[in-house]
Amino acid sequence: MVSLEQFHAACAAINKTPDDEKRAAIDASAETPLFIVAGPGTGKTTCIVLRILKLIFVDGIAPSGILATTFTRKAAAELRSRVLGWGYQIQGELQKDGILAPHEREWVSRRDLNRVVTGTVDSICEAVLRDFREAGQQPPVLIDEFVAGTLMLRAGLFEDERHKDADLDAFLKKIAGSSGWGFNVGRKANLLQQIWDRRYQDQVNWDAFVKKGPKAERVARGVVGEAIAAYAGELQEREVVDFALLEHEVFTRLRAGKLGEFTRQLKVVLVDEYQDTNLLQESLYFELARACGGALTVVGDDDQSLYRFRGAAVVLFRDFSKRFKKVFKSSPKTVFLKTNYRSTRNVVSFSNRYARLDAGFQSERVACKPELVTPRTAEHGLPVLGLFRDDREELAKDLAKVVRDVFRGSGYRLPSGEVIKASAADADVGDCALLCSSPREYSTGGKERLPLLLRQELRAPAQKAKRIELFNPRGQDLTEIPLVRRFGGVLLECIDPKAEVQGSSESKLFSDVVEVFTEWREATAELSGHKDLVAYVKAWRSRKAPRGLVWPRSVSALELLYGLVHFFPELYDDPEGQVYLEVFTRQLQASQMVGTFDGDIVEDAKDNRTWKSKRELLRDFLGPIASGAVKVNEDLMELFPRDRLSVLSVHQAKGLEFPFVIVDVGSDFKTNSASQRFKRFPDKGGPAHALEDLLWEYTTLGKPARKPRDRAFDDLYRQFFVAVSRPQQVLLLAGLNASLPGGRIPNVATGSRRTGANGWAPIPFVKI
DNA sequence: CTCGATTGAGTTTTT
DNA sequence: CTCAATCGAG
Repeated sequence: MVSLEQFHAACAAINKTPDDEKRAAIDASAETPLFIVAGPGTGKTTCIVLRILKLIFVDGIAPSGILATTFTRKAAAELRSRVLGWGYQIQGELQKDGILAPHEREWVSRRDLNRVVTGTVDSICEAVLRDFREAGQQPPVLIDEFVAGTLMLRAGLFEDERHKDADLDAFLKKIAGSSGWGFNVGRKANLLQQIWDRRYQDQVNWDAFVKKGPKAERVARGVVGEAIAAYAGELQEREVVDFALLEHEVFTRLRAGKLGEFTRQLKVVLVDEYQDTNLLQESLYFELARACGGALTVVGDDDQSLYRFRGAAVVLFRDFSKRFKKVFKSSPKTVFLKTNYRSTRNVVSFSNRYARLDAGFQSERVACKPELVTPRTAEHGLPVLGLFRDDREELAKDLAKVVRDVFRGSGYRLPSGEVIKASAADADVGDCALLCSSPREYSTGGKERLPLLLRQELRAPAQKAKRIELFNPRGQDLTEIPLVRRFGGVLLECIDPKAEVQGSSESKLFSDVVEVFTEWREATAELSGHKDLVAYVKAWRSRKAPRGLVWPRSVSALELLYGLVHFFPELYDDPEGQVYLEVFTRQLQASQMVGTFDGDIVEDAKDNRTWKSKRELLRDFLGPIASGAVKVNEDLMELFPRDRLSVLSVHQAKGLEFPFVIVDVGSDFKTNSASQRFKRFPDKGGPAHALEDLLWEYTTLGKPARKPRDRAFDDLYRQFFVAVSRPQQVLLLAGLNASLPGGRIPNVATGSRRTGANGWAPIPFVKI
């Protein structure tokens, strides 16, 4: 073991010197339970990583005894890479001459950092069930959201014709809060799915919920119970689990003491992003903590909780001290990280003021939470800017001009005369991000949204050097992207010429998938001028090998895919194209895992194997892409290209920072339309709030005291707090004039308070 | 100021 | 396709 001083000297040597507030958390003894409340930009991950390393080197805890979880896969990967990266460096420093005695040096060198357990809760649960199962037990097969949705549709709704049940309809409609538009079976299945998830996540006393509701609802609740039981039966029959069941299963086994082999080695549990934890996860963590004498560290920020729709309950974070004490009879040590090293003074003070804007929001925050402060050396930076125009087109045009002037021109002049100009040697448009509540380029009604208009404007200049491209792979439906359609179409033509499999009713493809397939095939017409490609496809269609060779009995689809990629340079040259290619290769890998042909196209008349192998590819590989079930996920986009302007949802931007951030505070709001109040100035709660009201009275949390509308407001303040605290240097708010204070439309993002008092008075910004 | 015609929007986010 | 906000005519 090494001393604390030696450890911190090694940290300093690799340029990681934590400030005093972080030291309070890092240096706490291994047994100390910690409640770390860390505002944006305060170095929360740094703090966790250094604490983990301190536990290993100073307290001598075996790496395999440390369990660290976070909320997203991306964050988990980041955490792991830092533990290993910094850990190896510190390990190296400690082994330098003259620091340690030989036997200690030897001890340090033997610490196997790779054995620290990191991951998302779900990935860890999956691993636990796989690695610590009882004799004869099968490892669980985890199904994704799409498969779960299909099963809910089939077993939950269509079985016994529950989809026609009027009581169920009325009940679900009430939760959806909709007047009926867009309320179809898909939506119903989705709502049932959410109830199912919450049954476990919120640990609902299900019997009580089904039997003890108000009289008028009892029949409907009974039907919900049946639907969900049918879904559960389906999962059991197929021997698969979904996310909710996975965590539940681990919890039940833990409780029953069946995972002793796993818990015995555990010494410390650390949880990042704890503000997005649900009740089941809390129970899970407490159960694990019990196994290591209460050595639980949680880190998070209540103001950045964005995942209520997925079951997150902020109270669990806000009241962590109380809740922990109730179970463990001792209070955790509370540490506030309040020094923001990310942003300029102006941005930090803006964030602080935004968090304090609404009086009703304050009671939902952690008690006695200090404001963010900046280190003495921080610059004031530019004032917060606001760009507001009458319509979307004008807004896009002027935004494009700002971006172009700053990154490709001689700078943008502010009214004060100050000039914004990206001056760093390696500065590029990649330093700029547009944050929206949704990155979609078209609205559901097919109208062009700001990201699309901005894309067009940035591309517009005649001078090539002034043109800027957008990076927004999540902005369009995968199935609508011309490149994806052509590539998918060619794959289809090669795998299934003449649509024999696609057209056969026996292949049991969903009708909407078949429709998309047909469109994809039609899209290949645009490629007719491409001679080499046409010849390649023709050979595939006729299954004729070049002269002197025979067509192989079996070809892997992956080989076909890479063969075709050569004809689609965008798939490897263009950053968005690369992301799309990755979607195809990943889905192919996924289909290889579930299928029986290992992703091969076989030529074998016996048992209809040729047909079956093709069907498998259509169903498991291309089908999910065509149905829209496959989305571009976050970990595909770790790197934002340096020469593009990135568009992100606020959710995606969480945990990230950019020198220049544009926040879309209302490019969609032209009128005070009731249908979009939920993302601006809600008059009622949404489905997530309705579900809490419906189910929490049957849980240990109890019926929520606050009204759904108030919780909806809290959620919006949190969302914009996250957005506004991303920039390092420049924060630019963009929207339509209608959203300006004094404009026609109340909007939380531009300073409306829930009481109706509107105005940026306490939060000044400079109009440009 | 009132009535009728015109315009806008459809819920967002994801392990 | 339906509901509601907003605009313009009178």
